[in-house]
Amino acid sequence: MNIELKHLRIILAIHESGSVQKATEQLNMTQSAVSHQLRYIKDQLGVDIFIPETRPLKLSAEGLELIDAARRILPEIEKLKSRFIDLKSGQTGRLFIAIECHACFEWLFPVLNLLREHHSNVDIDIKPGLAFNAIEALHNEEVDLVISADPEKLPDVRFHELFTYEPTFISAKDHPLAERSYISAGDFTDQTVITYPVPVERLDLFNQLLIPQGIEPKAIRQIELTSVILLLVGANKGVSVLPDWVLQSARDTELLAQKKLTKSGITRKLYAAVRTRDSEKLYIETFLSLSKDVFSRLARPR
Amino acid sequence: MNIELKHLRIILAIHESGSVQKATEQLNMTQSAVSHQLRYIKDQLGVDIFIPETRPLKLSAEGLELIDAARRILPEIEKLKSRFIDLKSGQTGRLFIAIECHACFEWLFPVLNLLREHHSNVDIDIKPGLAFNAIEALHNEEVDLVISADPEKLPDVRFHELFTYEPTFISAKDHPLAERSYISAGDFTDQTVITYPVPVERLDLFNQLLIPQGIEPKAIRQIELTSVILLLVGANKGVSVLPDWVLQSARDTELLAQKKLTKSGITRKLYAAVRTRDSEKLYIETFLSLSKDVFSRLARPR
DNA sequence: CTTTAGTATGAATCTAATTCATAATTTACA
DNA sequence: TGTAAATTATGAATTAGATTCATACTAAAG
Repeated sequence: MNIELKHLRIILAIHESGSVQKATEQLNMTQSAVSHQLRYIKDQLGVDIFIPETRPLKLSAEGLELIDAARRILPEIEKLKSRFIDLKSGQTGRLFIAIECHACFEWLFPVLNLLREHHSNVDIDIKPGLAFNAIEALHNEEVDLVISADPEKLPDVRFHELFTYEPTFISAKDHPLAERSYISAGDFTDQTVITYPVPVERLDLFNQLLIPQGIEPKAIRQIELTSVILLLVGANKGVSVLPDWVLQSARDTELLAQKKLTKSGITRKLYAAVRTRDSEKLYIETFLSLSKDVFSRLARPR
Repeated sequence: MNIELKHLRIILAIHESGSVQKATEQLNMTQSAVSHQLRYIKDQLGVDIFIPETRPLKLSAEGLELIDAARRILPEIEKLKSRFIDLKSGQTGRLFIAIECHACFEWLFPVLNLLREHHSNVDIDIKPGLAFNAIEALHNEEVDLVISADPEKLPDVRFHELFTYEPTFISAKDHPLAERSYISAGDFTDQTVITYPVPVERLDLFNQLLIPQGIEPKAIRQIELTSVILLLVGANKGVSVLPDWVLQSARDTELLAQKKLTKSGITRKLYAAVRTRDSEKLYIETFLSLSKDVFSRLARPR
């Protein structure tokens, strides 16, 4: 026995319009095509859907059962269709984010809160534990967006530039290095460095400066919270390197000295990596513009 | 955008079996056909259902939405199918009955009560007010079964014989006609006849005897209840003609004389008329056999 | 009883699905 | 890091299915 959605639509149209003749317009079919289909439906179901020898056709008791079913099933299909129209356009969907950059929580949270206001139908979340192989997770569809400072040339992934920042050295104002006009790699050999608790190769200080020059600091101390790092540095328990915008937006920076790294300073860019085919989804675009907004507000010193 | 049940089945089978390859068996399709269909589905929906470049294929977030929909919709279709299998076989359905024979309530009620026990899924009811054009109502599907004593040769209707009965004259034992060995049409000219409240042409006495012979009784008095008719006849308020089995099953017949009509007696048959295509439905067959059972029990004098 | 509106049917045509053969990819395993 | 095995994709040919056209049929209306 074969029942198709088409059949339900035909029966429903005939019932609601009152005759095959009228249903043909609504269905965009010729009278003949409808008639052939009715014959097929009857053969499939094995019962008369219409009372024979009545004109216009009247549904039999069995036919009314079909109407009930059609009225349950067809709206589900329509719902599914409009769901996919929304998914495609980005009216709705899923935005799981992996962040390679630990400090980014600072601006990401407000961005996501704003994004939720704009797109209440999008499932927004940050997926932890993927920082290492974030781009692979993007490819696997474990996540839909990766915050990264290391763009790659990949066929299916597009890196959208978010903003530029400068990893900046900080120490206590009475620290010996606070006298310098800039800080070099060699200056770290006898320093305790306070960092976020992530592998060192993911920290700007290390991957941009120390590792290339083969230098290791005296000690590394890992701290989760930015405010605690600032506190410890201010108390001369060590030095640190943080993005300039973290320092600009933080309170209680009076005790700290800020210095650029190397004579010319280090410049880094943050990117949002998304799958190419998701690029023009509405909520992705909203995410990008909100990120720039929020960042520029954070970075503005108060 | 076009979504077919077939598509939902394909996506579901792939998801549940884990790969296109395995799904092919379950779907009875070749790998190639499935692959072509997947391409079509993707084009229709406008989004990737599977994560590209994975083998075996893995569903994308969008694909999982399809799975959800499939799990809601496909069981509805299956339910509809089995509903129609039941409807066709008569496991379930509707049995609306029209009765042309007023006395038939006597045995019909117990039959329907028994039938409800056997077929709890059948919607059983007696439709009043159709006695006149009952066969037309059968044709229109207003009712599904007609109790009739007048079989016709119709292409789409089958008359199943239920049982034979004899319309029998009754009077009070001290009534003058109680002396006769049988009653003739002419005997009614000076009698008050007590009948059910239906048009006279539908009464055996009239359509079998009086109308053919052009005879009218002195008076007609119409009474709804059989027991009241018996009471009035016993009290010599008139005479009546009732089916033999009504008299055999009735109490309080000691005051009554029963006589056959005409020298040889009149023999009538009751039929259950159903649409030919409903004939082999289970609950119709059960109705027929239950009717015969109940009748034979009623007709057996106590 | 004839007309008319509505439905059914058969053959031809057109459309869409499937198959077959084979290519292209990915994965697993040495 | 190749190489074989497994899996999916593709194009052309085939086949099955749906639709149209022309026309026959039938119930209902006048």
